[in-house]
Parts: sequence; C-alpha cells; structure tokens
Amino acid sequence: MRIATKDKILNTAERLFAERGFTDTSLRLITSHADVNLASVNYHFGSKKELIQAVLRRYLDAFMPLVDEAMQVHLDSAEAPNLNQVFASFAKPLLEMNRIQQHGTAMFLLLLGRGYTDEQGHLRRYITQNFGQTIDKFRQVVSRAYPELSPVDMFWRLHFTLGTVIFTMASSAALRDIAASDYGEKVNIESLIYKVLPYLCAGVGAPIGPLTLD
Amino acid sequence: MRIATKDKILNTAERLFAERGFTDTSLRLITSHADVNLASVNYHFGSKKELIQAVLRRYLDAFMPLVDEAMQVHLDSAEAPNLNQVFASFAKPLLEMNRIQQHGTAMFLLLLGRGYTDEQGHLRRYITQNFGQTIDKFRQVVSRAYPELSPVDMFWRLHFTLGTVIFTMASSAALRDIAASDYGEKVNIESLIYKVLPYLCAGVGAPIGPLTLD
DNA sequence: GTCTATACACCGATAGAC
DNA sequence: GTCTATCGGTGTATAGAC
Repeated sequence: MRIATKDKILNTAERLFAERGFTDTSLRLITSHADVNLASVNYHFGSKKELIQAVLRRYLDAFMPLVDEAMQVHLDSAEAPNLNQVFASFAKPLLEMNRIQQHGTAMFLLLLGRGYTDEQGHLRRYITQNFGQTIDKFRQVVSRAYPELSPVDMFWRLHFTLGTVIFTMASSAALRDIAASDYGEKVNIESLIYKVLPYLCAGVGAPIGPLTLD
Repeated sequence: MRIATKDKILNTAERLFAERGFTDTSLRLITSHADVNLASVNYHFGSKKELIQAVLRRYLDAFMPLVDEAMQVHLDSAEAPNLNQVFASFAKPLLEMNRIQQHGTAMFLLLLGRGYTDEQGHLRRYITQNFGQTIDKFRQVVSRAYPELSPVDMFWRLHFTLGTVIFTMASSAALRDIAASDYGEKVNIESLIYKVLPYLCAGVGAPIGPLTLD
C-alpha cells in the first residue's frame, strides 16, 4: 500500500491551506507535516499548482453530483421552477461540503475562486469536460425559470453570481469578524449562505437592459 | 529632485502589475525596468505588499472624491433617489479610472480585491480613516433609497456588491474572451459595467429575509 | 536622506542515485 | 517510489558609501 503517500499529502495540504492560505503554505511545510519527502509532491502531482487543483477536484467530485440531482428534480417537475427555488436548491450541496470536512464550504469556494482567477482556463476546461452535463442542466433550469434571459446575459449573470459567492467566502472570516464587532451579529457559513441567496436570486432575475433611472 | 526614484518605482510597478499580475512581477523585474536599485523598494515602501498598497492608494485618492461628489448630489436633492440612480452614479467615477490610465478601471478593482482579501484589515482601516466621510455619505444615500434595509443587511449586501465587481474585473480578461468566442459578443470594460450595474442594483434591492419558495 | 552592494533564508522544481 | 543534493529565483535586511 504505497498510495498512502499521495493521500497523506492531499489531506495535509488541504488542512494547511485552510489554516494558512495557499502562498503561506510551502511544500516543505506540507511534506514535513505529512512526514513524506519533499520531492514526492512533484512526483505525485507535478507542481504545487496541480496539488491545489487536486484538492479542489475532490470537492468538485462530491459537489457536482448533488447539484446534478437537485437540477434533475427541477427538470422532472411538470411546472417551471421560479428562481428562488432554483437558488435555494444550492444551499444543501454547499452545506454538505461543510459536513464532509471542517470549513469545507469555505475551503471549496476558496479553491474555486483561486482556480478561476489564477489559471487561464484550466479549471474551466476540467469542469466543462467532467461536469458539462450538470452545468447544462443548471442552465436549462434557469432558462425555464427566466425564459426572457438571453444566453449571453445568462452567461454574465451566472459569473457575477460565482464572483459574489467566491469573494464573500474568500473574505468571510474577516467580514464575519467585522459584522460581529460592528453590529454584534454572529454569522456562520450557513446563515451567510441564506443571506447571500436572496441577493444572487434578485441579481440574476434583474430586469434586462441598462438601468432605468425613473 | 531625488523623489524621482519613488515615482519611477510606482509607475513601473503599476505597469508591470497590470501586464503580468502581482506574483509574476518580482521586485527585481520592477527595479531593473525602473533602472533603480533593488533595495530602494524596501527603503521607500518597506515591502512588496506595501508597494502594492501604494499603487492602490493613488487610485483611491482619485476615485473617492468623485464618488463623494456624486453622493453629495443625491444628498442635496430634495427627493430620495432610487437604487438605480445611486448605482448609476458609480459608472462615471469607475470609467474615469480608465481615462487617467490604460486599463485603469480593471487595475483599480484588481488592486482593491487583492487588498481586501490579502491583508487583514489594513486596507479597510486606510479607507475608513481617509474616506470614512464618503463611505458614510454612500450609506446614507442607500438608506434613503431603501429605508427598510437594516444596517447589518446593508453591510452584507454592499460587500456582496464589492465582491461581484472585484471578481468580475479580476477575471474580466478571461471572461470577455469566452463571451467573445462562445457568444460572439465583444465586451469592453464600459459595457461590462453597464451589464453588472442592474445585477448589483437588484441584489441590494432584493426583498429582505430568506428566499420564499412560492 | 538617499542609494548601493551584498548576504540571507526560503521557495518550487528537478536530476540522478537507490 | 523514494530520497538526497542542488539549482535558480524570491522577498527582505543591513552595512556602509555618497
């Protein structure tokens, strides 16, 4: 059983990434904590960047089937869902990531944000290749909920949505501290998700065209 | 006139950051292009992190007075503005950044995002200390436009908004390429701003409370 | 004060022996 | 698969010259 090394690296890396961020987590720190040799990271993963991607893929592999399932329910339903229902069905898959791993939801979205901005299309290609069908179901469901939205506008608004979620989660620790000290409100990831969903929903469902000033 | 060194570093750094990103722009690259000594960066700015902040501050110093002016107009107006009008008044200040510098708008928002996620509160403190009055005016205007929104909900929704804009701009180059190839739509920064404003506006103006599913 | 040369500790990556 | 040794590169610190 020598595959253990690869998993040891993966688990240790994920824990340290969550604790210290990506740049502050060196390969030497990971390998010393995992009790493996420094060079084994490059042997098993190729590079630090690919290690980060490997950590992300474990999440995607757990997340996407749950989304697929939720979207299928909407597609099988006789009547078209409204946007509220579509977005509400993301809460469970997102929170499920928090169940399989401590800070899993924030970690997942952090990795997603990193992957989306850093690499030039690598992550996007991986997602479309492996979960293209799920993405397509999602687009179909949104289209049923808001038929007037053109494909290109949907493209942009879904990326706005991704951006909102990713940025919020990336800075959620800091923001939650501020909210707690300035407004005396303790917010956990779960309640944050329920705070952001109405925002996203309204954004995607916004009237089409430029702002009207009256 | 020996202040030239500091400005040379600042200008060169900004150009290279825009061209190659932050991590791919080493201090040695900056100083060699600027034709100054490596150590002068630390002498004038203290660290690379603080150099990035210094670049950002030049933008903030240009941006915030324009926002202040726009908010003052709303405050001086006899009747309360609606959210559309409030958000529309951000277009001009944002696009003004593109006039004073090529890719200035994207650069500004990129720096802002970097500053917000990286450092723990440094940038936030700088903004509140130097532009607290402007931020306050903005909050007042939003409050006039949507009085039912509680302070803590406004806090969250404005940060969602910041996240949307920052993430979109951070990945705008890649996203615009995709939009162009997949939907044949050429999008520049200006039209992107007009695409995102309705989304933000609807998000901030979303009904209060959790999603209602019917 | 401003600038320079230089050293330091650390980083990710890799070639090659085992 | 694993390991050692080493490479070129990074941000940072400092002693000392102008």
